[in-house]
Amino acid sequence: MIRINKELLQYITELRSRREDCIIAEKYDPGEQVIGQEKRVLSVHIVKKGIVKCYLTEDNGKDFIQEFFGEGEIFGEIEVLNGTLSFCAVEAITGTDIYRIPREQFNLLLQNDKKFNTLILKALATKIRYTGLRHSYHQSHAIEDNFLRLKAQFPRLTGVISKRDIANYLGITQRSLNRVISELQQKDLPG
Amino acid sequence: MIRINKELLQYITELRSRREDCIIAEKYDPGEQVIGQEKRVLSVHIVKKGIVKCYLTEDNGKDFIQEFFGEGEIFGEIEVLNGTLSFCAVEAITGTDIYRIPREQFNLLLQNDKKFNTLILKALATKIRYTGLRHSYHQSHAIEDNFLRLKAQFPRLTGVISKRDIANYLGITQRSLNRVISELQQKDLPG
DNA sequence: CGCGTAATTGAAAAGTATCAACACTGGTGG
DNA sequence: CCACCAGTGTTGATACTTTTCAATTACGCG
Repeated sequence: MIRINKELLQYITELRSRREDCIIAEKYDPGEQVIGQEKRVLSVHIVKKGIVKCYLTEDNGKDFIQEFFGEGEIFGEIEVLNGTLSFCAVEAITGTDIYRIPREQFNLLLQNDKKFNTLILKALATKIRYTGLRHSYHQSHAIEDNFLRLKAQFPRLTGVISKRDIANYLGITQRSLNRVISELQQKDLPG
Repeated sequence: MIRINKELLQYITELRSRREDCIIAEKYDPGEQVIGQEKRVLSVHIVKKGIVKCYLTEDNGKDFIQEFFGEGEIFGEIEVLNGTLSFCAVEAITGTDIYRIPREQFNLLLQNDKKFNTLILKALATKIRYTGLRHSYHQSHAIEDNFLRLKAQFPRLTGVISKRDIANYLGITQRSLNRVISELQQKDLPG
């Protein structure tokens, strides 16, 4: 669930070594916002190191976490491609290094660099596939299943991500998350 | 919620008038499957006319409908781009006309036709945005809100789409859907 | 008419949220 | 060194929502 894209990160790193001018490196502290919700997005961002969360605050005040992004994951590209305002906010969870590509450069790369173009197409396709599968699983399974699936994908989960974020990722309350966890412990320890 | 993409449809139509060999027209009857789940996908498909549903059968037997596609919407492109098996099945709801582009042709077009490339990038970005917003809204709102939102987006809803499909789209049971509908009628008629 | 599929409904059971109180932690300033 | 604070996590009781199950009705079509 903390997705990564090594191929893209490697290519971006190479690109940067050749053309330092068009890819900017930045650092963010935990809790710092990279992109705000409903803002104009002027750059595409790629995680070099660390973890960020991409989340959305609904009109009723509830937060929903779309995804956790790790190394090589890209964000802001949707908004740059379609010229829309950001529909998610993105915030650093750990200390995070980001590569930023201004949208003009991003568009030029898409036009002139076939490999880059392909990598972006694949990254978009992977995002759709991933979120589609996740959405479907969520709607069709109980909380316990969803939590177990999450833990299977990322065992260190509870060490890195706060309970609140886990609950918001699963679309449930913290109370429900806690109940499921303690029920699982009940099952495990005695058996 | 029945998404369309007129720009893409128009471009595909033009393409076909120039190069009839690489874009194949097909017809599907209601209920007929265009793509099966977990199958190899050898072509990209674009809806010329009609409505299809893109759905996923989970291991517990529950169906979840990812999207309804109308004119100009594309599917199968995720699998062709990433070389994965189909994660959704696609089935005609109405009688449907489809344009089919074999994957070799699709890849050539992506490489050699800048406008096509851009249209696909935008279509992918729109898909991500749309499904992300939907997923978030679903998780954060009550069934009634979700149903009303759906009806606002597509008022003819209940005439075209079966109750079972609506329930599967919303990720709820038919029983719950019926209760919400009758409760809404209770509210409307007396007031 | 008779069949199969889709839609409807009630009652009971299961699941989840809400609310409110309390515990733990690390950092800050007196 | 302690008191305090804010943020995070924990827990129980209760109310509400949704599913499950089963029975029944409505509809389209050969």
